[in-house]
Amino acid sequence: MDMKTYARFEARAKILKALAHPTRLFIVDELARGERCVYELTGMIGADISTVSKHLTVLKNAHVISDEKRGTQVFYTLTMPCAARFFTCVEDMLQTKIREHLDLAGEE
Amino acid sequence: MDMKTYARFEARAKILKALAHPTRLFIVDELARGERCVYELTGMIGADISTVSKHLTVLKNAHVISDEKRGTQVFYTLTMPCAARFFTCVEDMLQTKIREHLDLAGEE
DNA sequence: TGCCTATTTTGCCATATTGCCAAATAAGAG
DNA sequence: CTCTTATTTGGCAATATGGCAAAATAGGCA
Repeated sequence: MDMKTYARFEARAKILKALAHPTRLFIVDELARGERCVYELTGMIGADISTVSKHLTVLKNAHVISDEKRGTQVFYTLTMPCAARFFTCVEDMLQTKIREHLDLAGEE
Repeated sequence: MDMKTYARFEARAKILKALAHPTRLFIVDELARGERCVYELTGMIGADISTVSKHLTVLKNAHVISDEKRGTQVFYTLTMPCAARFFTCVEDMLQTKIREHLDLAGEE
């Protein structure tokens, strides 16, 4: 695999890695409905606010979301309008997985 | 976030986590063209065969690929036909990212 | 059986991630 | 300037990940 090819897959992997956490997927799903501030998201998630803030930083670094400070609050929005369609894809994959492994219990 | 909701996002996250590595994305991309054995993939990737085998195990555990032993070789195939469409989604996200951050250098 | 080949597993180590707490920072109100 | 609210940062412990190399396993063949 040459450097250029590797770089291409690495760029994709970075986005996926940023999304590959239940809490961060929840955040993206929630932001798909509109902007939210850290405080609101924390209430919905039920973790420490510093933990939520760190997850938001991960998503921001991957340019999946962006922040805007208004007064004392920081509002986050999705920067990728295709995120909704993306979720449909992931759901499709999950459905495939479920269909093909109905006989297997919900392992790992 | 209630347990059921968490479980839903966790299931999605597991698939994304399995995919979130350059080498594993390369494998999925390659398998989209047809089945391949470990030896073939190792040659293309240029890493230790044990490393490639581990990546394949990760993808197999996430049910993204499946294996079939024929003779001394193990052939891997994509179990998720929607993987191609999935990649289109990721590419869309990348394009969005590139468009929205043309002014930023290729940071982090 | 014994040898060869293909693959997987295991051990080890370095590095990264996660989540909580506490401390630090930022902005508005008084 | 001080108090309060909102958020970020630093530190730390537990856990997970990635990669190489050595050992183990499995199949085919003489």
